[in-house]
Amino acid sequence: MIDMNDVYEKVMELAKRRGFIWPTSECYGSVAGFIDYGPLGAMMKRRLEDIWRYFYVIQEGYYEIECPTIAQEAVFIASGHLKGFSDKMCQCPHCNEFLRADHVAEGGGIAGGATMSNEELSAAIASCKCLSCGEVLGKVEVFNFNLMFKTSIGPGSQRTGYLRPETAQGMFVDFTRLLRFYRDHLPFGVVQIGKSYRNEISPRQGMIRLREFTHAEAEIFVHPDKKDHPNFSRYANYKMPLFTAIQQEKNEQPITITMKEAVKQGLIANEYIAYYLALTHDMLVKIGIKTERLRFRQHLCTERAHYASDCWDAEIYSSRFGWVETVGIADRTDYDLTAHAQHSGTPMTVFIQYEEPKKIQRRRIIPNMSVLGKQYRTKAKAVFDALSNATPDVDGAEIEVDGEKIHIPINLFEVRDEVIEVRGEDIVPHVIEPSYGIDRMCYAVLEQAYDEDIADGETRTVLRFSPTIAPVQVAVFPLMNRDGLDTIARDITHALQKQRILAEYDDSGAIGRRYRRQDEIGTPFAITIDYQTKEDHTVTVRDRDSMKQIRVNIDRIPELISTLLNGTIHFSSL
RNA sequence: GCGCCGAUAGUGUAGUGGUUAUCACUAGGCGUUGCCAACGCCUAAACCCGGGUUCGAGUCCCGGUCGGCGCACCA
Repeated sequence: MIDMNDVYEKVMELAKRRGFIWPTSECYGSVAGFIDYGPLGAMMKRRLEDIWRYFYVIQEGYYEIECPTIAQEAVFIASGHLKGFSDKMCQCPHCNEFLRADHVAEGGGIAGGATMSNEELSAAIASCKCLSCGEVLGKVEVFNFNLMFKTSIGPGSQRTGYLRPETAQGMFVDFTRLLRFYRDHLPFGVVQIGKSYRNEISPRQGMIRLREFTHAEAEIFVHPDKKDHPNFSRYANYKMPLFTAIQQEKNEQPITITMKEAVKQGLIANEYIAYYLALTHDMLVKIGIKTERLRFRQHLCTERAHYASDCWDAEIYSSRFGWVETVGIADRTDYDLTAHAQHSGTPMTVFIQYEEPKKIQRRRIIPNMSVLGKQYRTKAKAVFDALSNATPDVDGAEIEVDGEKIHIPINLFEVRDEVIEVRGEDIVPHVIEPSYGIDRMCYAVLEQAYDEDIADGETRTVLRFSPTIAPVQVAVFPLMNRDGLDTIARDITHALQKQRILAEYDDSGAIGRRYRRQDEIGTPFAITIDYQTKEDHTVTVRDRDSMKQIRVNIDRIPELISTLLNGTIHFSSL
């Protein structure tokens, strides 16, 4: 066992040295909040994303789209990011500390600071004390600090653009196109994997809080009254630890319970949320997260966004950082579509046909346009409108236009009682949003894979990656770099590559050193060609974790390695 | 952003203001080696950046950058 306290240092040192993660533009001194994925890191991240794609695109059938990382200002005005994603801040002139201006106001007994204008707030807090050093602030400037990166589109800064703080907005604004693509019916889902940007005040904790990060989000558009997932049975009996709001408030431990039961008891708002909680658990286990380091925490009402009706975080336990929020699963209701419909003027609704057309009794008042039009001329439109809402008696109708009471005789309009058929209604779908921080998943995978054991009296460093995400999938070694062993090894390498397997050939140095090198980067299997190979056409396959070997006929190698990699069979069963 | 601490080959490190900057591992080459970091020979490789003090700075001072911790901030 290894001392878990310094795993972070050890795994980051290894990650840097072996080409998983590097500080960005290191020769110019790096920039906090940005990282480079090296050759092995990029490969591993790609495999992780592909597992994500397997779940959402293949299994769920939600197609992936790709929107720009820069969007025009209007998008973020509508989404609320321009307002809501910024804080009013000020700087204490005495200690230079940056402070939330509304927090300062609150500390001075002034409520509602967040809704004041900057000038008002500046005046309000002049008499307040600095929350850091306690001095009276005096006259300070209040300014907005927005977490979005701002840029200009085109020459002359004609148009303001922002780097997206989430991929979600691109999918919302494409709603009408998507609806058409999915042939006008609910539910449907769409996903996007890409970079998102947040100008964090203080990025720290390595890969945990980045200014540019990879976001994998799914937006599932559902009928507001039908939040039962059509494939709920897949995860209905799935059990996992839920840290509900109730448990958190009562200081209790998470409870392990099936999804079906959790929905039934009202702990989870609906089947959709429950389904994606379970799917997320399923996926995180597949990429190698240990179940005991996984829990799902429900947001308390106080921390939930005002529009979300239920929200959960998948949290992964890090020996360095504690419970880290890695995935957020929220029911965003109709907030986003309503906002974009309002601001853009494009209706974002779905026409839902009733099973049976509804017959509705309706009274229509049809004015005699030719007479009334001539009579009221410019007022005619207002008269028509007022008349259609009037309740006429036998003499006619009394209406009021611009404060003037008007009597319209019965012969100038017709009252028609009719039964009309309504075949359906326009509804604004609700959005279920699972949102994944890919970089945090990468870190969790690295941290949890890191291990040291003792082999032949020496410490062996090994990344115990799941075979599904290991960057290098198999290593091929000729025992000796001569006598034709190298040729056989190269042939096997090529045969593996033909099967789309990333195989690395290595003939340098002692065989033990080669095994260790691959152990350190988490390569799950190694094939060694020895002198017996020349006699009976067999090679050895070595398992990274147990260091055990079996002999296999060369012809079986590509297929065997494929099945070992995709988890169909385990080495221990061979 | 504030405060404290730190930064030396790819990695980890030693280094009283004074020769050519220490050591180990790693990496590359050659030899050796018949299954787990073996061995021999050889090679490559570093004082974060910018100022200042000094005859002389890896070392002292100031500023910056990056990293760690605490505070603050933060889906």
